[in-house]
This record gives sequence, structure tokens and C-alpha cells, in this order.
Amino acid sequence: MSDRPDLGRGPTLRDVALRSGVAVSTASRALTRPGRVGAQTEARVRAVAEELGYVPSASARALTSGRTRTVALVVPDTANPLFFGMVRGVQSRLRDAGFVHVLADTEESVEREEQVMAELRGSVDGVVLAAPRADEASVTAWAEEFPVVTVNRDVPGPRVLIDTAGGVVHALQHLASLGHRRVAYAGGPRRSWSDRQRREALIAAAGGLDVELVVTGPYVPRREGGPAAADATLLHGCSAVIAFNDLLAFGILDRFAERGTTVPDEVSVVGCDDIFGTDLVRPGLTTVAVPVERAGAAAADLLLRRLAAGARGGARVVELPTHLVVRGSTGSVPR
Amino acid sequence: MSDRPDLGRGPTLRDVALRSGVAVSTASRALTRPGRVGAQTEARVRAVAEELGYVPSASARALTSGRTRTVALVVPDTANPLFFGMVRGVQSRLRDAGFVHVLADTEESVEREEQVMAELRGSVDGVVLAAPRADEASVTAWAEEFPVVTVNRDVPGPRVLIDTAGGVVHALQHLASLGHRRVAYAGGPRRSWSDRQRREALIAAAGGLDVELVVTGPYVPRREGGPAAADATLLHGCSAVIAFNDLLAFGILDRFAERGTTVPDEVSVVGCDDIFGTDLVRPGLTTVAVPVERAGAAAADLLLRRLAAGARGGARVVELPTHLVVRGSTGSVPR
DNA sequence: TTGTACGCGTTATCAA
DNA sequence: TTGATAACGCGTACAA
Repeated sequence: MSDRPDLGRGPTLRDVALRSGVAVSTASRALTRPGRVGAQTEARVRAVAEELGYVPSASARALTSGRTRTVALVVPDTANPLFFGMVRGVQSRLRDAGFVHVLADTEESVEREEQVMAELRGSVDGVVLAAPRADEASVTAWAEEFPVVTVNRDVPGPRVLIDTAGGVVHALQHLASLGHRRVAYAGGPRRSWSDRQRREALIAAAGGLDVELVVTGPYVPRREGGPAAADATLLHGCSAVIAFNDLLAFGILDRFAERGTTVPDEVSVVGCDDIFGTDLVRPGLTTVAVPVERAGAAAADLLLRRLAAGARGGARVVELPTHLVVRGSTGSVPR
Repeated sequence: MSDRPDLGRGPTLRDVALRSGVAVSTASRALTRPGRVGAQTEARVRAVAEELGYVPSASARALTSGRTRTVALVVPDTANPLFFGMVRGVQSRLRDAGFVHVLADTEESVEREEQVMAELRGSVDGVVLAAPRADEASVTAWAEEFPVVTVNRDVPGPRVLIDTAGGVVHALQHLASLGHRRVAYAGGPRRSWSDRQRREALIAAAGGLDVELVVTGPYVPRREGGPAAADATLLHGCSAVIAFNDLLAFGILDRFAERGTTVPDEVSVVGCDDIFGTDLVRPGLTTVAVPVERAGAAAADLLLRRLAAGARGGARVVELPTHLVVRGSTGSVPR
């Protein structure tokens, strides 16, 4: 039935103008600037647009305005439930502001990250860059070239930082108060800023708490990394382990169950992030709750502000606190 | 330091051409059609482009080519882990084909869905529409206007269908073989095609298996919906319940644990989807495994093929099988 | 092989 | 209030 070759995506403003008997400029105004045009002209144009099923071309708009009203969210691993909360946070804010968002996965690879950032520069107004793995120099360079807000990476420019360092210290205090004197930290990716923060904070805090901290790893921050971390914990004679993240902690719990090592009676386990599933396991996982959705929303806000203000948005920093969620996986030291 | 007002996004092709001492068209060819230009000219242009950090404008490209190289994935609820896998499946295929993808959440609302689809028409080449909630008429209309591939909705046009109906029947057979004679189906959203498929398949199969099927619900397909479903199961004297999805099943397990009703000794529970977490709960959740990532990939393939072939892509249908994963939440009928 | 000129759909500027 | 016209950045006929 349709005589157009399908890919010519619908009627254009010109069609609407023609059919309304007005000029394209008038049609444009009627649709985008209510009030700047004769009342009945506007009504007619709107009616025709509706009738024709007119949808403005985002590309053409972007071309004239210089802005695409699109921002990208770049994460290291879309399979990690941690980032889904972030996606939601970013999305909700963006949607309210009339923006679209694209999602990019860098697969924990620095090369992919650089490639993705380069491509994005030509197609979006800005980027929320979560837990970047690239050099500080690269990240800084990107941020100078176009609007970038980082999450969980302390580089110059607007950024959202989550104080998981403080959170894991609370976890360590919690363990110390339960009598643990030898605690393992099962580390995550070496390129992860978060990992370094957590590790260093734990090392610094251990002395004052009269706790010996044993750093193990790095482990892949997924469930598959857990078994090795569990075994290393026992090998080093630790009575508790703090895992880089919850996925790793799940794997640790798997391995302990498999070995017949009971949690928390024989060993305590603490995770980090409080992702989906922490209250599904038995015992429930004690973990450092990270407000990812808020972080995503905050990052989106920062980016939107930056876009509205041009380069003069300043380099605002939002710091979000964490809190320890105590469930069943931690208990008194075995004796 | 930078003297440009920040939002003029980088150098244009014109800048590259000027600095290379060639015409824009030549620069264009040098960068997009390797070989169609003098070898050293090409080298020079490429070098200059590199030096300037030139990135082509996606908007301008889209305007001339008519294609944005962007497709959208529209899902009812981004918080549902079920869709995580689908996102990954879609994304991996799209990335390989050089496409970008945007994610849209319709929040289980028909209105949002219609709004989103209308907006998308002007900004993407096509859409993967997962589990649409709108009328068949609306979905059909969209599919006629621009390339749409649906997942889990049996409407005309290219589509991916997952045979969860077959899966839940297997689950029912499994329960029947364990001696269950009265089984509840805790239903999902009334507008969900999947729900209807599952419900009707179960009703049809129950007779032949000598099982009485009690349909309860609808419940919100999230963990919060579970408690009511659990109570209804017991109220109706059923010894087993098949939940519309795993999230609902998790909530059902919560409630049974709270009531002190042991699973599977007193009551068996079956979920659907096999999302993240089904092997985290204890006992592990017996569930119908849905190949979401494959579904996403298949949908992306269908869409890419459609885009490559114009309207003549035909309405290919991909049907994906499911399988029953038996874990600890199902057992013999109590006596 | 390379350059010129036009068009894609929209918004902004300037006249009328 | 409305209309004509010039951009925006790129691809691509067509001409040289």
C-alpha cells in the first residue's frame, strides 16, 4: 500500500507545511513555540501534524542545534547487577529532562573504553562514565574535550564519589567488635579505583583496631572468582573475609558451603554493594550498601547542569555515603 | 585554555579538508572509502584527521543517509533481571554490526509505551520491542510504520517467541509425577502475552495429567507480589505453586519461610525465567529456564536483517525452546 | 583522482 | 504574524 520505499521515515515538516498551506518556518514555530503564531494557524498545523503522524527528525534537530539531547552511560560490565541500579538512576533523571540515553559496555577493557569514548564524542552531548578503567590522563583528556561526569573515580571534573572506603572500615569495625583478629580482604581488579580505595582504607584502619589484615587477590569480580578467595581465606588462617563486591562474596559462600565450612559459625563473610540477591542467600549477606541509583541520578544531574551551563558548570563533586547492612553472614569469632 | 565555546563539538570535516589542502568531498572519501582516493592524499587526510581528533557527526551522517545506525530496546521494566540478559544479547549483536543502542523503560504502562514508540520513530532505525503491553492493533501499526521486532508477543511481523508455555507444562508434569494433584498458578499482569500463554497451556494440560489447576492473581510480577500468592496457594489447599516469574517465586518463598511452611516438604514452588538469584536461594528454585540472551541476540539479528533488506525482509519468526531446571524447591507431595 | 554543488530536515535570522 | 532563506555537517551526483 505504502508507495514510499519504507526507510524514508515518515512525513517531514515540509509535508506538514504544504498540507497546512503555510511555510515550513511557520509550521516549525507552530509546533515548537506555542504562542508565537496565530491561534488558528497553530491549531491547523497541529491538527495536520497529528493527522499525518508527523515526528520531528532528531538528527536534523541535532544538526542545527548542535545538541543531540542524548547522553551515554558507559559501564565496565552490563552483566553486573550493580550497574543496573545506576542505569535506572541515570535514566529516570534523563527522561524527566527529555533526554535519551544510550548504554555502552566496555567489558572491563581499557581499549574498548577508549574506542567507545572516541565514537561517542560524535553522537552524544555528554557521558556518564562509571568506574573508568583507563589512565587518569585519558579520562582527564576526555573530560576536557566534551562533558563527562565520572562515577567512582577521583579525577578532575564533575564527579560522583561513593564512600565505600568508609563503608568497608565500618565492616572491619563490625568484625573487630565480634572478636575477629585476622581478616582477609579479597581484592578486585587492579585497575579499579574502588578496589584501591577499599584496600588502602582497610590497611590503614586495621592497625588501630588491633586486626591483622591479609590482602588476597586480585580476583575477577564475579561469582567465579569466589572459590579461590574462599580457599585463600582459610589458607591464611583468617576467621573472616571482606570481599571486593557481592558477586565475589556469593562465590565465596558457594565454596564454603561446598567445603562444609559453616557461615557465620566458622567464618564470617562481608560483601560490598548490596546488589540484588544479598537477601536471597542464606544466611543473608552482610554488606556495605552502595546507593547506586542515587549515584546514577546525581551523575545525571551533574551532567545536565553542565550541559545547561556550558563549560562554566564548574567541577562539582558529589560524595555519597554508604552504610553497613548487617545480615546473617557475620558472627562472633569461632573459639 | 580552549578558545572554543565548548559546545561546538570538535573539528568538522571542513577543518580536516582545509588543513589537508583538499576539498571536503575528497576528505570524506579518504575517510570513508579507502581506496577511492590517491594513496598519499588519503594518508595525509587521515593523519590530519587523527591529529585534529576529528570525529564524524552522527547527526549529519544520519541526515544524509537516512539511517541513524541506532536501534532501541524497549522493555517494560529495566529493574527486572530478566531483561538484563536480553540487553546483553541485543547489545553484543548490535555492537558487532556497528550499531548503537538506546534503552527505554515503559514502566509496565501502555501510555508510556505508546509515547516512547512515537518518539523513537524519529530517532532510531528500528526497535526491539520486548513483551509489549499495548493492543495488538497498536503494535501492528508501529510495525507497519518502521522496523520493529517483537519479543514474546505473537503479532504479525518479525518476532522472537519463547516457548514458556511448553516449559510450564513440563513443570506441571514434573509436579504431577511427584504426586501433586492440586496446583496453583500465580498469574502475572493481565496484559502480558506470556501470562496468557502460560495460563492457558496449564489449564489445557491439567486435565490430561489428572491435576486440578487453581488460577490465582494477577499479582505484580515482583517480589512484593509473592506473599499474597503464597497465602492464596495455601488457602486453596494446593500442595504446589507455579509462579508467573521468578521474582514472584522469590516473594512466595519469603512468605513461606516467614510462615514456617517448609519448602519443598510442605509445599513445592516453581518459578519461571531462571534469572540471576535462582541458585542463590535455599532451597534452589526449580524454574523454567528462558534463554533471554539468545532471544535478545535473535531479535537483534532479525532487526539487522530487516534493516539491510529494506521492507523485503519478510516476517521471520524465531521460536526458542525452554527447559525445566529442577532444583530443591520441588519435592514429593506431603502425606 | 579530485573539486563543485546540491540536498537531507530542521531551526534561526531577517524582511515583509 | 508570517514567509523566504541561510545555515548545520556530511554524502554524493556530476563535472573537470
